[in-house]
Amino acid sequence: MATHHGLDLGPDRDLDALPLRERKKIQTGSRIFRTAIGLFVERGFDQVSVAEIAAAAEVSKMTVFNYFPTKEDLVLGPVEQHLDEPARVVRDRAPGTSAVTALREHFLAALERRDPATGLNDDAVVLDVIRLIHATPSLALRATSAFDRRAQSLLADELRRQDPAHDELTARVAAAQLLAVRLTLIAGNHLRMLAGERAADALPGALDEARRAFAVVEHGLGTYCAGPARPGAGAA
Amino acid sequence: MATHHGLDLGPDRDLDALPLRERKKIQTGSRIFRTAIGLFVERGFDQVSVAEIAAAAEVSKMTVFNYFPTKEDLVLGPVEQHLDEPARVVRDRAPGTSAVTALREHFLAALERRDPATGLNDDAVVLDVIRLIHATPSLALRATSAFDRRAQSLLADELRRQDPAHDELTARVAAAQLLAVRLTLIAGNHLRMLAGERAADALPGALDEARRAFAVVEHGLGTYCAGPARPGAGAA
DNA sequence: CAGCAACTTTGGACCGGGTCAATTCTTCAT
DNA sequence: ATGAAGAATTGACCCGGTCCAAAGTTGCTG
Repeated sequence: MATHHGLDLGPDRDLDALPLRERKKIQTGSRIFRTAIGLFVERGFDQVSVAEIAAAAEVSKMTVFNYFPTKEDLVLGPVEQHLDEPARVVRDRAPGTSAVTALREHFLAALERRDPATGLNDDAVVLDVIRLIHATPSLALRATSAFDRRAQSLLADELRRQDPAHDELTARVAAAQLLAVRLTLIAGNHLRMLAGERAADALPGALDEARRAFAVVEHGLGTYCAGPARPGAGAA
Repeated sequence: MATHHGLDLGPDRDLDALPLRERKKIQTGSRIFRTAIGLFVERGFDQVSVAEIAAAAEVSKMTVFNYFPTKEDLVLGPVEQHLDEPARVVRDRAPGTSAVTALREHFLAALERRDPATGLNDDAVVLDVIRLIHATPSLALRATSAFDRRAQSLLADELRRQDPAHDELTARVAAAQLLAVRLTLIAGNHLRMLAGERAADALPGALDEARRAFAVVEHGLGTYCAGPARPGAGAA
């Protein structure tokens, strides 16, 4: 997954052997991306116009749109490359493993390796992007919803495909729940990182949260919150 | 909830006794709304410019934005007035009732009375709006996500407030799940309506789906979809 | 090395959504 | 009636995004 966006910062890995044209293209894309993020971090997403980005990166406005379909993609492009992951994980899981288990284990493993997709990553650029998303309503909207809608449809299809004996409703509900819990965990991790916690320190807590959250999906809410605000009525 | 948007079509109910200025305002708002929906239905949301709506409603473009913050609000404004409902239902429920039960019963009751918020309503105008939302990506995005994000935060706060003994994680996960299942059911009902089914005929099926979906939230997915695509491995 | 073909880049014109300062009109107190 | 207060309204403007023809690069080929 070595995109030119540079979120996985291997700036110039194997591109020395490429034709000059391709190389230039990658450089230009990377320059636009870095320039844009820099300006966004400095003054805020909405306070920077595409024209400014173009000028700062020494290209024309049109060229910016040539590399990134929309202004938002300058920030969200890298993030949205993982949309098909949940569906893939379910598809490729070992026989006899439930969907919940497969997704839980995958998420726990991703946490261990500090995958940016889990939100548990304190790399400087990643943090910049997270901060931007949280500070900009339109970005936050797209980061959660588009994510969710598309991924949900893919996952529901996969669940339905795998087990045609089940009805469609259950597949849709299951997909919605599994992705909802995933998104909740990611949001929680984002908050830890934004609070300044180091990823390594936050790992144990994040793992614990993930296990408990998936357990809720697996065993249900039951009679959660059975009594409204009656003192001393707490229960598990 | 008698807004001037006119989704509940009482065009001129009790506004004869109002000061002239207010009356004119309501008339103008209603005229803009009806004109816009008409044009949208006729040619599609993206194919109608705000300038056209303004011209057709005999006002200036700026006036349209005065009544509706954005073009999307012309369609979604009425829909998004129910964002705090789930949190309210949980807050006002009878003692000893679990959150799941409260929301399930509320949703079932809303289905019975064909509340548009459940998606199970075949009124002409409501259907127009549903069709528009489904046919326009940007509207679909906002209808689901913004909806969800805001409502989710409210519900999580309410759950946390009611039972401080529980941890925040569970509250957030519970809110996410409860709203995810709600949204899934609404989407399902929308599909029935778009397929041309009559609301009255679809009611029994919708009730059944709602009961089963909430049961999943209550009791969990368990080992749902335990085996990947092994023929004859279906289980409940 | 010349030159052709394919592809980028560019500038500019244009469109639609959304904002702002200023203008016009209704309302109301004197 | 009349003048001040304040709201509704407006036209001018900005920004994101698209389209087009023209100019510039690169890479291949004779």
